[in-house]
Amino acid sequence: MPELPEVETLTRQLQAKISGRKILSSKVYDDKLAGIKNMRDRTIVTIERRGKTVNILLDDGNSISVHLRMTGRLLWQESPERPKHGRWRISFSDGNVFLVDPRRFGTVKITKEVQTDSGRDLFGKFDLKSFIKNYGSRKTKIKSLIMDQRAISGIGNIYACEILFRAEIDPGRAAATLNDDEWKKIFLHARKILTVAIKNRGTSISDWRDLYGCKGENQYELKVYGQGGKKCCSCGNDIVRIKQGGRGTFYCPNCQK
DNA sequence: AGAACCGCCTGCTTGC
DNA sequence: TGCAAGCAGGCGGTTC
Repeated sequence: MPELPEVETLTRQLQAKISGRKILSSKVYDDKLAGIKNMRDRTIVTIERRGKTVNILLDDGNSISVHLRMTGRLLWQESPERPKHGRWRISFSDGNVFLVDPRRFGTVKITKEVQTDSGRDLFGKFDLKSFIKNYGSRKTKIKSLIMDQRAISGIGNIYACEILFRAEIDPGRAAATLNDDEWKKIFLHARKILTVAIKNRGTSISDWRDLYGCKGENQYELKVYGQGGKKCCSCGNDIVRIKQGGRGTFYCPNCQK
C-alpha cells in the first residue's frame, strides 16, 4: 500500500515526466470518479507530495489531488488504451498517466485549496518539541498515533511496524508513557527508515509498482512487517502478529518494550 | 478522549 | 477442481 516513500517515488517520477507539460485530454472510466472535469489544455506547473497525497498543480490555479489508498497506482503508458482496472487517465502528446486501482478506494479531487504540511511531514518543518507538546500526553497507543495523519503525515501500517521495531518500542504502549529519549528514537528511526525506503523506490509486497510498473526494493529491508512466526533478526525469538484497531501489527515482544 | 467497529471494494488465500 | 468464505486495510464515519 502506498505510504510516504511510495508516494514520494511517484511524485519524483511524475515531476521528471510531466512537469511543464500540457494535458491534451483526460478521461474517467469509473462512476465513483464521475464529476472530474476534462483537464484539457491545462499545463502542469509542478507535482508535490503532501503526506500520502500526490498534488498535481495546474496553471489555472487548481490542483489535481490523488490519494491512492490501498491498491491505487499511477502508471505511465504510451498507449491510451485502458489497462486492467484503469479508473482515470490524463493524456499527453507522448503518453498517458493512468490511475489503476483494483479495489477502487483511490480518490481524485480537483481543488483550489492550498494545502500545507503544517509541520506534520517528517521531511518538512517537523519539530519534535512541539510534537511532544501536542501529542506526548495522549493515552492513545503509540502505533495508532504515528499512523494518525493529523499528527504526522505519511506513515502507514508497514512503516509504523518497522519504525517501532527499530526504536524498540512496544506498539501497544500509551503515547503518554514515552520519555524524551524514546520519542527521539522513534523519529530518528522514522527518518532513517523512510529515507532508505525512498532510495529503494518503495516496498513491493503485493501491489505497489512505480510509475513505470517496476517493483521497489524495500521489501527486503523489512524486519517485522509480514514476518509473523519468523525469528527476530535481533534476538531470535518469534515475531508476533496481533490485531490493533483492526490492523495487523507485527512486533518482537522481546525487543520492543 | 479513545477504542472499536462499519462501509467502501475486489483479488487473493484458505478450507472443504 | 471448484466454490464460498475469510481476509487485507486507509480513511472517514458512527457508536459506545
